[in-house]
Amino acid sequence: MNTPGIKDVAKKANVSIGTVDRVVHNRGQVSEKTKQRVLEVIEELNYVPNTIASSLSSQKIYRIGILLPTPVDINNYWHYPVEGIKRALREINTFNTELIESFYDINDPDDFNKKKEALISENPDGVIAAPVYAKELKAFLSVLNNKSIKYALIDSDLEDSKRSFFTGQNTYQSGRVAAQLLHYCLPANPKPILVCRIYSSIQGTPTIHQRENGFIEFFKAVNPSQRIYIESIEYQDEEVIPTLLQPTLENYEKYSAIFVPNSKSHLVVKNLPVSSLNKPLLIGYDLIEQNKVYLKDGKIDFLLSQRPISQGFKAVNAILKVLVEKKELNLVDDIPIDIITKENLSAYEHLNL
Amino acid sequence: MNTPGIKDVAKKANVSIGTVDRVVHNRGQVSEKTKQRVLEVIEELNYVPNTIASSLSSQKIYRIGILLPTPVDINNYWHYPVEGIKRALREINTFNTELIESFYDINDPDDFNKKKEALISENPDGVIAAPVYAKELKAFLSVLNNKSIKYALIDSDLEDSKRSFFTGQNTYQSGRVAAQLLHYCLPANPKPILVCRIYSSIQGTPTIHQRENGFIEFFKAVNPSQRIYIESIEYQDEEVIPTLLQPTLENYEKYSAIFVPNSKSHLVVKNLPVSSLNKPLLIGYDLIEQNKVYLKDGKIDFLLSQRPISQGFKAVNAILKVLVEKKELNLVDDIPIDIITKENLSAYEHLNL
DNA sequence: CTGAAAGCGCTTACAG
DNA sequence: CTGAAAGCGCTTACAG
Repeated sequence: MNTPGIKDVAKKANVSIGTVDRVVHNRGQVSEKTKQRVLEVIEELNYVPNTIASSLSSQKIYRIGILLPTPVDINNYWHYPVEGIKRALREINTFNTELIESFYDINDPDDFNKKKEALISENPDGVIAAPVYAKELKAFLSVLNNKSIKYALIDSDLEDSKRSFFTGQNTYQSGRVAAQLLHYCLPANPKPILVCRIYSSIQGTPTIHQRENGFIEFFKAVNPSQRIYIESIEYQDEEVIPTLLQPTLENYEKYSAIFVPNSKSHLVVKNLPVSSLNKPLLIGYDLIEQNKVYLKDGKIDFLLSQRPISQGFKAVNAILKVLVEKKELNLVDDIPIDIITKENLSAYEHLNL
Repeated sequence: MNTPGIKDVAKKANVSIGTVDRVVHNRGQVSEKTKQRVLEVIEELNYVPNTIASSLSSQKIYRIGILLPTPVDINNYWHYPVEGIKRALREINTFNTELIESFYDINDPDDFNKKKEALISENPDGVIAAPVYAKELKAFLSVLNNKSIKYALIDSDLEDSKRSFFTGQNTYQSGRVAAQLLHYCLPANPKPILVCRIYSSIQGTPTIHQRENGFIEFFKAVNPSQRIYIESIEYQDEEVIPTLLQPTLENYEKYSAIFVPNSKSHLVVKNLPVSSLNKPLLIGYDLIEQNKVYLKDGKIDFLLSQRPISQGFKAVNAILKVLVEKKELNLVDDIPIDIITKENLSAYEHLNL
C-alpha cells in the first residue's frame, strides 16, 4: 500500500469513511472511544488527507478578504501588495477562490473603521491586512479571532496577535543597510548627512523611526564622527510639501548625502534646486514608479526595496494553506532588504516573487 | 452555468465525454469532423480542463530528471539549485512526483556523457539541466526533443534549444553592477582595480567573460581613466591555487579593489597576506558558505547573488506546469542581481524564493 | 452516533 | 471511431 487513504484508515479502525472524515475535520458526532481509535490508526498509518481530492469533492470557494490602504496608482506603495495578491489568486487553479476587496483611505482612520465593518459583514474565510492603524486593527483582529477567521499580516507585525502568517522587512536593519552603503560611498571626511523625514501627521511613524534608528546606530558604531542632521517635514496636505521642503533643500550643498526613510525620495529630487553639480548622494525606499524614473536618471542613487508584490503573493499562499489544510500556522517570513541601483533595476522591475 | 466542464462540452457537441477527452488530449481515434465540432464548442464555451480533477483521476506520477553537477557541499554553488528543486518537490502536494537524480563531476565531460545516458534510460517525463558542457548538452537535448520529453534550463541559456523554460541572470549586467558599486566606493583618484579570474581549465569560461565585459564596459563609459588589470589563474588541480595566486596577491597594496567574477572570492581572502590595513575592496559572487563567513567578517565587501535556490524551485514549477497542462511554454525568467553586504545578508540566508 | 450512497470533473480500460 | 461505466480520494446530505 503506497500512501494510505481514508479507506485504509476506515478499514483498520473498523469504521466507515464517513466517520474517519468526521474525526479528521473535527466536526463532532463521534463517540470518544471511536474517535480515539481512529486517531490512533491515523497516527499509525501516518495518514495525510489528500487536499486535492478534498477540494474537488467539496467544491468549496475560499473567500479571501483584504483590508488594505487604497492602491491609488503605481506611484503608491500599496498598489504593489495588491498586485501580488491578485497575481497569486490568478495563478491558483487548484482551488476556487474569491477576493473581497476592502480598501480604505490611508489618511483616514474613520474610513478604516468603516471598511473593517464592511469586510466583516462579508463573512470572509480568511483575511489579509496591514497594521497601518495598529490600535484599530487589533480590535478588528479580535473579532476575527472570535469568529475563527484566519488572517495574515503584511508590512508590519503585531506579534501579540494570532496571525497565521506575517511577512515583512526588518525595518531597523534596513536603516543599517542604508547607512552602510553611504559609509562605503562617502569620502574620508564627509560633510553631514541629512535624514529627511516626510510624513503625514495622521498616521504614526514607527517604520520611519526604526529605519532611522538603524541608520544612526550604524554610524555611531562604525564612524561616530559622522554628523547626521534630521529634518521632519510633517504635512497634513500633500500639496504643501514643496513649500515645507524648500528651506531644507535650499542648502543641499551642506550635505554629503540625504537619506529618506520612506518612499518619498522622489519628492526630494523634485524639490532640489536645479543646479547640477555637487548634489548629495540620495538613498530612499521602494520601487514606486516615480522613484524608478529618478533612479534610472541617476538622480536617486540607491533604493531599498521590500518586495511588496512578493509580500502580497506570499500572504495569499499562506492563508490558503491554512484554510485548505485546516491546520494552524504561525509563520514569519523575513523579506530581504534588496539594494537597487540604476544598473540592477531591470530584473527587479519585472514581476517576481 | 459557472465554469464549463467536460460534460457541458460533450452535451453541446452531441458526443460522449470520452470523445471530448480524446480531442482535448489529442490522442486520436476521432473522426475529423467530430474533432472539429468539439474544438468549436470548446472554443465557444471557453472550456479549460480542470487539472486537479485530471490529476486525481489519472493518478499519474510525474518523473523529473535532473542533470546537474554534483552538489558537493554547501561551499559548492551547485548545492543550491538542487536544494531549490528538492524544496519545490516537497511542497507540491497537488501532484505525485518523483525525482531522478543524475549528477556528474563538473570537471569531467566524460562523466557528463555517462550520466546523460543514465538519465535517458530512466525515461523521465521532464528534465532540468544546466549548460555547463554546452556542446554535449545540446546533443542530449535533441534526444529529448525526439522523445518529446520537456526540459527546463537553469543558470545559462541555450536560446536555440527548445527549452520550455529558462531562468538565470544577465551575466553581462551583473558585471556592470559590480563596477558601479566600486565606482561609488572608490575615491576620486583610485589605484588600479584587479580583476582576478580563478577558473578550471577544463570547463569553458563564458560566464566569467561576460561578467568581465560588463565590468570593463561600465568603467569605459563612466570613468575611462580607471585602470583595470586582469590576472588569470587557470588551474587543473584546486590544490595548486594558493601557489598560483601568491605572486598576484603579494602586491595587493597596488590595488584599490579586487573583483572576482565567480564564486571564488573566498580563495582571495584566504591567500591574502596577513597584514590588516589598506586592504583593497573585495567584490565577488554567490552566497556559498565560505563566502558568507568572510562577508560577515568584513573580509569580503560585496557579494552578488543569483538566487540559485530560486532557480531550482522555479524550474520545477515550470516543468510541472508544462507536463500537467500539456501545453507548450517558452518562458524566460530573469533573475535579479542581488547585492549582498554584511548588513543585509541575514534575510537572504534563509530559504526564500 | 454511524454507515451507505451519490457526486466532484476528469481518465481509463472495455465493448461494440 | 464512439460510448458507457468504473474509479481517483474525498465530502455531503440522508437514513437509521
